[in-house]
Amino acid sequence: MTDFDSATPIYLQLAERIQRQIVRGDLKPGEKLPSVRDMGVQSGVNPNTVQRTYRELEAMGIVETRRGQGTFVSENPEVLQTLRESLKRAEISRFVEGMKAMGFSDAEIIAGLKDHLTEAEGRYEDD
Amino acid sequence: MTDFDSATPIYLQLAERIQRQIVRGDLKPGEKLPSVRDMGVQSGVNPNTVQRTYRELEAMGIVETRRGQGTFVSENPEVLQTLRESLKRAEISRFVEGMKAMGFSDAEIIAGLKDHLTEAEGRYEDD
Amino acid sequence: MTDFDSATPIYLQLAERIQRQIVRGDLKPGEKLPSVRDMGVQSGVNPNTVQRTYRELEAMGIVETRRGQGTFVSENPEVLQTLRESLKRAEISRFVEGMKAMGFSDAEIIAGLKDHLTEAEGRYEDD
Amino acid sequence: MTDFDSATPIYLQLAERIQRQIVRGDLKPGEKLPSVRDMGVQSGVNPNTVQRTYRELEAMGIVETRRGQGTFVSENPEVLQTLRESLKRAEISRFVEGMKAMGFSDAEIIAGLKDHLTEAEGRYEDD
DNA sequence: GTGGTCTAGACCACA
DNA sequence: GTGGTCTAGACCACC
Repeated sequence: MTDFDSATPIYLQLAERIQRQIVRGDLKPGEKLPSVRDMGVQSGVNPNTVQRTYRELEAMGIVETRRGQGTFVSENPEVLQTLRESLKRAEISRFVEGMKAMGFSDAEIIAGLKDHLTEAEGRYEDD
Repeated sequence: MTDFDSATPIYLQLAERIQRQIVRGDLKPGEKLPSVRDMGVQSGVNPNTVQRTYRELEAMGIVETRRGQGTFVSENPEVLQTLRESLKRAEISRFVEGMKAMGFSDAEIIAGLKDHLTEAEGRYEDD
Repeated sequence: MTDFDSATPIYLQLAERIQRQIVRGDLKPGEKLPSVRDMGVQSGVNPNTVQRTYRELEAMGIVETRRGQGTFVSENPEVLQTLRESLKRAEISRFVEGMKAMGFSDAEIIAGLKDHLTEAEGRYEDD
Repeated sequence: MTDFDSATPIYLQLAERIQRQIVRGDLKPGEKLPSVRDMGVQSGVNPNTVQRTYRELEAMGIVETRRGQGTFVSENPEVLQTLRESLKRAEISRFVEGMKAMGFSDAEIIAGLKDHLTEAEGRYEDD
């Protein structure tokens, strides 16, 4: 699950994965993350690297660490809302970039997306 | 660039990469692909694996191999058109799946996409 | 110059020392800091620890790092102004805390300070 | 708590610390100081160094040693009053020196101090 | 147990 | 050269 050959450092990959888990609801506000050691084992990564990830997430306000107790998902609902928006933008941005790189126009992207959603699950009302 | 840990086999990863290059225009109709040996070196992959990739692409009608000459991108415009459509669907499908997994609704996805395209590069006319 | 027994971690001690050098003007805006390796030797500290310091200073906006070139004092005058104010407060806060701990009242502190400044260098106009 | 790398000798550092404890009231007039051995253990310092400290404090009239009984804080109120003043001056002097070294003017120091005291605990009446 | 710091030494990317 | 990442392993502080 972790790409050691990627250009983006492992600690950021891990951070993003955790962010997704939070947005997805797999990690709920107030919930404890695995200890740096456990997460290290799970991810096949050095505990120091996990700690770097947790530190980064804490700097973003997404997570709070309590000495001797562990690292916990922030309970601030605003943070979660912001995170959700941020991930949405990131994902869309990545998608559009990829499509453009393959030569698809804005119109094709939108049309293709609508087709996909319509086929998959019935009606979709346009604005 | 190749993910050895991924669930999808390497030869299919390679195939998809080549398909993108074709759709993108990096590889033009009639153009010769690198030899299996060269492609193997470029991709850090075993030539046998490259061979398997080329065979797969040929079965899809996307490339043609000519004994003693090499492997060439098909010049059949229909094939290319189909490929383009196929990649578009695949990419959109992957994108939507990811967004849904993070809990985004159809409406959010469409709205977010439109916002992105509008912000990024001026006007966008809806259908 | 570095206190290895202090409760505050080395990387923060180093950060504070650098902040003082900047406020003092020993390090001017745009000036290059020593490389992490050099600073490590100078401070008798591991380069990784120096890097942690630089990273922290960068997160505070006090310093900018350019890959392959080095780490430089920010040229943003606002940042410097803020830093100056911040250090002033910190120093005063520490001083007052110490004085209070020794049982001195607000009045004694102010009066003592005024006496000191007056003795040392002539007149001082009160508001 | 003792800085072995400092320029000022350990026995003076210890002396100053004890002086603060007296001014703060942690050590009351007439109270017995720990034996040189105990103080050595507490401070992680050689008993001879503690001996030197006690001798110095006695020379300043701050403590009295009674053969076979131990070392006691002086009960002379004048001595304590002097000590208090002396520590106040020393602390202020150190503070001002530091602020000046960072380029702060007399006016800034006074104003900053008043701000701090006012913010921290309500009203403060000027002279 | 938990996280936090520090080191030594490796390898990479950028220039 | 520069900074950036990662590891392995140590020791500390808090609970």
